[in-house]
Amino acid sequence: MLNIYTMHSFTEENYLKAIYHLSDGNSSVVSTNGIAEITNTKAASVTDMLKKLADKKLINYIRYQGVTLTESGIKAAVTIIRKHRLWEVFLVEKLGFKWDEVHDIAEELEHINSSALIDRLDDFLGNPAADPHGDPIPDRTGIFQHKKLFKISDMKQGQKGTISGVSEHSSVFLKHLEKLGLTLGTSITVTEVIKFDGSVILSIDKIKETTISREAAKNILVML
Amino acid sequence: MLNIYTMHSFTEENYLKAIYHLSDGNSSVVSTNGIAEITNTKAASVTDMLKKLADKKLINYIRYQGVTLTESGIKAAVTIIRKHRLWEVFLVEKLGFKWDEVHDIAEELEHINSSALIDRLDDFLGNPAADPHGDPIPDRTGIFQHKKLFKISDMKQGQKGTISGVSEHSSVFLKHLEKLGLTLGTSITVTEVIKFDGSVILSIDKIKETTISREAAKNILVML
DNA sequence: TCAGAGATTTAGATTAATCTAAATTAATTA
DNA sequence: TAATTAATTTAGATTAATCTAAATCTCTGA
Repeated sequence: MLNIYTMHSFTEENYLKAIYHLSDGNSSVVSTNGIAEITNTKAASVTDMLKKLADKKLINYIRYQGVTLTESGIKAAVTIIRKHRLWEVFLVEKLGFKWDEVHDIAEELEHINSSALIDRLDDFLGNPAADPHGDPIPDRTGIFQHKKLFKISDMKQGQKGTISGVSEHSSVFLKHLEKLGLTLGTSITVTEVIKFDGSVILSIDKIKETTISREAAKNILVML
Repeated sequence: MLNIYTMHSFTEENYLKAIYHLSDGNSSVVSTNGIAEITNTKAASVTDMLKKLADKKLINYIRYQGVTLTESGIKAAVTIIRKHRLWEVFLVEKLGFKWDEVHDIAEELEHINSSALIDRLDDFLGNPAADPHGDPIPDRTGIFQHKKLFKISDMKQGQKGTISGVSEHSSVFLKHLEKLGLTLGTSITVTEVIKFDGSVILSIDKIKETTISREAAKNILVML
C-alpha cells in the first residue's frame, strides 16, 4: 500500500513543510524555536524530531546551529506544497468554497499519498499555475513558475498593477479584502500614499476608491 | 479546527468501520478475532481498543461477549462509508481511475474531516446513489437507498438481470470481470448452470457467451 | 458434565510524538 | 572579556496504539 522508502509520517511532513516555509525555499537557516512556533509544539519536541529527520537525511542538522533541508527534504516539502495548492484549487473551482475557507481542509488533504491521484487532479484542474491566493503551484517535477510580484506597500503614487497574490492567508484578512473588492485579478492604481501612517489609497478598476492600512498593503501582492 | 466531541482518531474510525462491516450494518454481534483479522492487528490490540470505544459510548461491549455498535457508533461508521464511496465516485468519474484502482486511495480520503467538504462533493458528483462497485451511498442524514440485489449464484437457468454490484472488491477480481465484459450495467441471462461444479454460463447483452466459476458467481450482484 | 480447545483478556513492553524541568551552549552587552 | 540572557538540548515522563506471552473464560463434544 505505502512505499516505506519514500513515505514520511503525517508529523514528519508537517515539520518538513514548516522548515521549507521558514527558510523561504531553503535560502536560509532555520531555528528550533521558529519551527516550534509554527508547528505549535515546544522546542524540546522539535529537537527530537530534528534528530529523526537528520537520520533520514531529509535535513542538515548540527546541534545548536540550526537546520536546512537536503535535496530530498526539499523534494518532499515541495510535493506537499503542490498537493496543498492543487487541493485548494479543487475546493474553490470545483466545489465552490470561498478562498478564505479552504486552508484547513487542504491541510488535511495534502497528506494523502498517491502521485497518480495528484497528477490526475492536476490535469483535471487544467494544470493551474497558482492557487486561489495566487501562490504558485510547482509542476510534477517540482519546478515553480514564479512570477515577480510586488507588495502594494512598496508601490509609488501613480503606479498601476493587478492583484495577483496575498502573503497572509487568515480568514479575517481574506474576508476583509473581499469586502473591499480586492480579489485576485483586480486592477488597481495607487492614488496616494499617506505619509502619516503609510495608509494607501487605491483606485479599483478605475471606478471606486478605497483606503487600506499599511499593514494590509504589505500583504497584498501585485503584478506590475 | 477539529471538534473534539465528534472527532475520532484515524484508528478509531477504522475499528468502527470494521465492526460495521462485520456486523452487516449492526444486525449481528462481532467477535474480537473477526475485528483483528480485518484490521490487520492482534486480538490483544483489539481488546484494548474496544475498551476505549466503549468508554466513548460508540460500542456496546461486555468482556468475552462480543460487540455491537451503539447509535452514535453506527452514525460514525456510516459517515465514513459515505465518505469512502463518494470519493470513489470522484476518482472514477472525474479523475478517470478504473474501478479496481480506487480502494486504497479512498481508504485515506475517507478520514478527511469536513462535513461541508463531503456535502459539496456529493452535490458536485450529482448525488450518486452508488459507488463504482454498485455499493449504495448513504445520504447526508445517513439513510441508504437499498435496491434489492441477487447473487448470480442464486439465479436459475433462463433468468435475466442487470449487473449492479460486486461483493468482492479485490483488484484481481475486478480486472477479471472487466476482461469478461461483466461491468456494472451489463445485461446478462443465465444460459446454464453446470451441476458438476456450479459454474454458470451467461449470455452477455444477448450477444456473447461466457462461463464464470461458482466462486465468481457468488460475488456478482444482479438486479432482476 | 467436564476437559480440552479455542477465543479472549490481562500483564508487561515497545515505538512515535509529545511534554516539563533542568542542563548546556551561544550570543550580547556592560 | 566576563557575566547574563536567550536559545537549544537532554533527561525523564506521558499517551496512543501496538505487540508477545501468559492467564482466563466459554463452549463443545466425548
